[in-house]
Amino acid sequence: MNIESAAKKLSELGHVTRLEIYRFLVKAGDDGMMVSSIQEKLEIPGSTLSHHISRLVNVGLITQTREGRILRCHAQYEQLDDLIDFLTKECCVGAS
Amino acid sequence: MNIESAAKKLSELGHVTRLEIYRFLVKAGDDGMMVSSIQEKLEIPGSTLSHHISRLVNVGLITQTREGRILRCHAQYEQLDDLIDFLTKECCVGAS
DNA sequence: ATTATTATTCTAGAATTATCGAAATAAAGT
DNA sequence: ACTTTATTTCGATAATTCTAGAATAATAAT
Repeated sequence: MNIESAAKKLSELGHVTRLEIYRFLVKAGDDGMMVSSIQEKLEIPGSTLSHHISRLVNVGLITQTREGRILRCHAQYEQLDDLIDFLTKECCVGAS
Repeated sequence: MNIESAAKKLSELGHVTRLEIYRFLVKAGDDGMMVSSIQEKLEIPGSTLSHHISRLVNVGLITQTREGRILRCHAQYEQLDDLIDFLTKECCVGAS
């Protein structure tokens, strides 16, 4: 993971609403959650929710799969793992 | 760590310049780095650098210690560990 | 075809953040 | 006291992001 990509992902997670969405999806496991279920939990306008979801999708932290009329969101765990690796790697290599 | 605090920290890390600063400090170990050394590496105006450093300080991700005229910056590793715990905990607890 | 449901895209105003020059502050040396 | 060095604070402008109402799109049911 390069630094630009890492910064983008961190930035998207760095908003309370989006972090809540992401946490819901991490807890939900592979089945993920319907957009409508997320909206029920957060109680925010659909357009606002959609905006935040699309930002998370754009940086690859979550994906969406359509099932008829409903859209299901899924956390992409690997992306988070890569991000954490990026943040922690080479810790203290330059220490005296 | 509560969600507001986690989101703030993630947001501050979600900027390329600040992430670079933070990565330098993680690599540097406990001795940290002087502000002037960071500036040498990044080649940005002092006022801009100071702005970014102070944001990282404000959320507790780094600290500063004065040694006469120079200021030394240090990564606060525990804060990062707490952040990572927050992001990964309860993974898949609601999975079917 | 019409309607209902689910969700996104468009648009715009409000709020926040980024950048950087200039001025100010802090500490040390002359 | 004055100068130099290291760094921050102030102030202004530019750019981005947030929020949410209105309009649109996609799918399914009647």
